[in-house]
Amino acid sequence: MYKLDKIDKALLKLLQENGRATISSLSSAVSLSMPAVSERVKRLEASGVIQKFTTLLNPSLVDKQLMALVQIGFDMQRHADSFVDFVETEKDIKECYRITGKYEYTLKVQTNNTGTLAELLNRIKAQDGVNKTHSIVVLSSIIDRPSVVIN
Amino acid sequence: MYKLDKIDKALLKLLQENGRATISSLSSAVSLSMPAVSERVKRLEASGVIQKFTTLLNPSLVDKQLMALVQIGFDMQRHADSFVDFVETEKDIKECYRITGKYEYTLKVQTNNTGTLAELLNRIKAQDGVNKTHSIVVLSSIIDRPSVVIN
DNA sequence: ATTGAAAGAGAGAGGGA
DNA sequence: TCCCTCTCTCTTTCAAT
Repeated sequence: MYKLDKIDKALLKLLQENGRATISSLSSAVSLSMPAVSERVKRLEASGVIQKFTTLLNPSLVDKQLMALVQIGFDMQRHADSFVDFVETEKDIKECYRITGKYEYTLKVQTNNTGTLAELLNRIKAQDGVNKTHSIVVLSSIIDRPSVVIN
Repeated sequence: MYKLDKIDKALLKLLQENGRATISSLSSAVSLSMPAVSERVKRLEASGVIQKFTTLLNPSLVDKQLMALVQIGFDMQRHADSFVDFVETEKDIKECYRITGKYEYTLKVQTNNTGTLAELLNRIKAQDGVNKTHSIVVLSSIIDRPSVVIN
């Protein structure tokens, strides 16, 4: 695990809050010169601590009003690779985790409406190895924050 | 819903891929002058289509190796407000959704280890209104992408 | 939406604790 | 190793069109 000092942690916190913070603003925030900050940010990227800089959109403003969680029973004896490939190609699937418990996978889906959800469920059920699904519709999002608080 | 033209969609796609893309690189990518691109990005921010620019970290490199999903049975007759406040203060809770089905809420938790998960579960169970919980441990993350593909 | 000038930010060299 | 200053270059912003 990459060793983070206080300044690295401060930079990561600032960059999580504003991914477009300029090097110069970061540099005054942590009281270091710009080249020093620039080097640190590059190192954090190169080491993989920073996965990527991105932009979060408001799903309901880009016509993705319906969120659902889909639990999937899967016969792990076979075909897991093709299922992974399938999940990658479905752009409305935002998260896919292999889980413990009664089901093998859980998906988080962000789609347009119940119609597009139904179509996606049909495609999921048509996958080799999928033997049952359980859909849970999200009524409202209480919190949704990708940020990580570093100890 | 905010009306997005082709250029807005192209800018959003580029900014999701690289949240620190410079105005000048965006401007050559969409063949528009820099002030025009700058104006568009500002409008997308002001209108809320862009929620925020952020930096995604690798959770396992910042000592958050354990992900779990916690489903919560909750007596909705009472105390939902204090539960929401509680969830906000727990920094290891990354997502909280009100859901349909047997449970009322589901949480996505990203924490250090089974010990910190157990402590968090104790705090959750101590909340007024919580009448049952069901924990699912995430064995592996197949995909996890916040990006939205715009139609 | 564009152009062009001024201001600001970033990259790299060289050197010091 | 980590940091600083200086300088040069690139980027961004603003005003006028």
